[in-house]
Amino acid sequence: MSKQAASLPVIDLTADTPCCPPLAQSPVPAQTAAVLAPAFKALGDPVRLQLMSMIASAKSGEACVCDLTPAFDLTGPTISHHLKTLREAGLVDAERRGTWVYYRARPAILRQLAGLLSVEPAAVA
Amino acid sequence: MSKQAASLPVIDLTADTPCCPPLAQSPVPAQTAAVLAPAFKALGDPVRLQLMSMIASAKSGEACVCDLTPAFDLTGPTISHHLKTLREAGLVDAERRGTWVYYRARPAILRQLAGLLSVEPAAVA
DNA sequence: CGCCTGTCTTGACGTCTGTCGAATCAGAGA
DNA sequence: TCTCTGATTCGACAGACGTCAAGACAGGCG
Repeated sequence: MSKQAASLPVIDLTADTPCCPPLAQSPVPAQTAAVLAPAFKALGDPVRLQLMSMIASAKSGEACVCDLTPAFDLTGPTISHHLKTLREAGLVDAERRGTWVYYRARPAILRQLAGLLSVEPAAVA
Repeated sequence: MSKQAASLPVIDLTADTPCCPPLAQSPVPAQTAAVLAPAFKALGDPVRLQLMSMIASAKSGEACVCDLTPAFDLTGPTISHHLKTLREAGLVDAERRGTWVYYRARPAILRQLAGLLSVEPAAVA
């Protein structure tokens, strides 16, 4: 029985402020779940989880496809497909610079997900 | 996926101490990704994300299936299937007490996931 | 200009996932 | 004991997902 209004998601995943309290504090509304679940699903593949980590932990803040692909026993198109999935989930951002394409992480949505999973009340400060 | 390799001696998802540094700090090894990705995948469905939240935020620490099912427009077997998925991912624990079955969250693995996603606020200018 | 390197897109295939209806199992109560 | 309620399991189906091979596109260099 979701009494959520018919209006579309007002949840801004790019915001730096948490969109919602921790998952263990109050039940997430259906609308919020529908918005955040795809992000978790994008991280639900070992390859994408590693890709996300390699991009997010890159010292320069961005990672080249030419550097990501050889780290796996997968073909180029497959890696590209996974990167597209991460991009469509809003987890990373892509930019073509010359021959190579660079991927950069989006810390904001990562913070949203971490905040949702956090067990300790982070809002107390 | 039901055949979790019995050889994951290194990573203990039930431990309270973080198994690994944040995803944005250093690349996660393949083995760690293989162990944690199923947990993210389990949260990658809106219904399961809500179920997980309803269980984790229950005041008594546990939630009865009879209380979870009517919250969705889904049949009992479907809810049961999702709960099984959460259980096999190690996110919740089930216990039958009399007529009803109660589900309880496992904060440890939730902490693992949150720690992996955590981003230092200072990292953003 | 033409070739070469490097990446993305398309199409296809097998497998997994989400959902339901029907059947089965576990306890409680009369 | 028998029956009734509640939860899971089984069988089946449409749809989505992960993977690859082949082709198309963008940019650099001789």
